[in-house]
Amino acid sequence: MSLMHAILGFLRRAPQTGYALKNERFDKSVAYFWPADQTQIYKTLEKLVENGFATTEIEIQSDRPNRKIYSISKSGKEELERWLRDSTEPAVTRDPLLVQLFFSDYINADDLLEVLTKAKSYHEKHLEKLQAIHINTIARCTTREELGARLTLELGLKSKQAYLEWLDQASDAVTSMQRKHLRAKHK
Amino acid sequence: MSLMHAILGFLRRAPQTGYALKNERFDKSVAYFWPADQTQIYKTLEKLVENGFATTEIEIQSDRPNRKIYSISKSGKEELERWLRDSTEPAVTRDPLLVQLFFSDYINADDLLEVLTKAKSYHEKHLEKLQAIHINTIARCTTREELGARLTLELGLKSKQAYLEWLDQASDAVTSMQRKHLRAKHK
DNA sequence: GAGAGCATGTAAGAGGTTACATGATTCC
DNA sequence: GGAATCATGTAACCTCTTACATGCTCTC
Repeated sequence: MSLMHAILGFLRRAPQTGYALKNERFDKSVAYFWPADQTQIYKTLEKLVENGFATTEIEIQSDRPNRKIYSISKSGKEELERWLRDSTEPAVTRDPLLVQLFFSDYINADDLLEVLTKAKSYHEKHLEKLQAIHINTIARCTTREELGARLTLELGLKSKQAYLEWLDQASDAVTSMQRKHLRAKHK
Repeated sequence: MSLMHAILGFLRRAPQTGYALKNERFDKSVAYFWPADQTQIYKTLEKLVENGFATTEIEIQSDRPNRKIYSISKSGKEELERWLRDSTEPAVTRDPLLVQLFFSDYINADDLLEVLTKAKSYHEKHLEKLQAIHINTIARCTTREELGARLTLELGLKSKQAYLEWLDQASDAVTSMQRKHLRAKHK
């Protein structure tokens, strides 16, 4: 289970709270290939403590809510390293747009083109975000830690670019088939 | 919920059983972008009947188990078309390999290279499968139905190729950083 | 005789999402 | 005065996976 190991990875970097894991770690990096929900993170942290992979201590704060700071344990480090070396869990993608496209013969071509256009603008915005992060990341990349972050980001960029190219191809293919059918009708 | 709509799509093509949906429809096409489990399909079919989107009748067979044949209803067709036009649900990808890579500074470079090599051979096999299907699909593509199938497959091909290129880049980057560190040590 | 194919289903659990509640502080 | 930030958590729900059970037929 990768969420568990992603959390172990972040705890290995530094002890921290569930809140920080969600807002400063997941949402700002791995969310692109492993989105995680707040509830899910808190639940998994409890499980890590149950399994002895992490420990927790409460920090009492006067002006803010108390915090539970989680730290990785020795067996947690072992488990993380084992998983990093051994795991061959396959990737899972679920893309509703492809389902729409697969059955798109039940709507007319113009409606389909609109669906594709909307998808394009959504993915373009996402690409811009990734590019912005990339500019700040690529410059200095001297450590293994930075390399890992850079490479995962670069797959994101590459996939996004491929997806956008494909969206254009798809729109073109739909348009040209539409023309063909119109010509056939007018004969 | 896309599984529901994917099933509606297949039922719209032809009335059929849960068994056929799993083995002849999902596993042979949309599984690449929307994998579906047998249990999940049976459950969703029941839900479709509850919601009035599908009807079912039992076909009694003497030599084989009886079959429940599901058909799409009028309101099911309407719901399918509405969803095909309106849905903007985002894609979700979860890729454990990227989590491994992101935290790969906790294992040594050689172990990481092995992880990347294994991933490469896995994705190469998958690409070959997709290419084999593509050859049989692309030749005749004259209807909207065939176009949808072809385009979804082509995204699969394109993404897979991008992924494989990236895997090579990643291996190269890891190797060259490894060399740099070795040189630094020997000084 | 073993295994694959046909066909349905139950039970249990893991993984993930949505909505809500609390309550102080800081910033606009 | 209202929104955002900090910080944790519960409850309910949806989605998905794993393991198992049944029982007949056909092929190797």
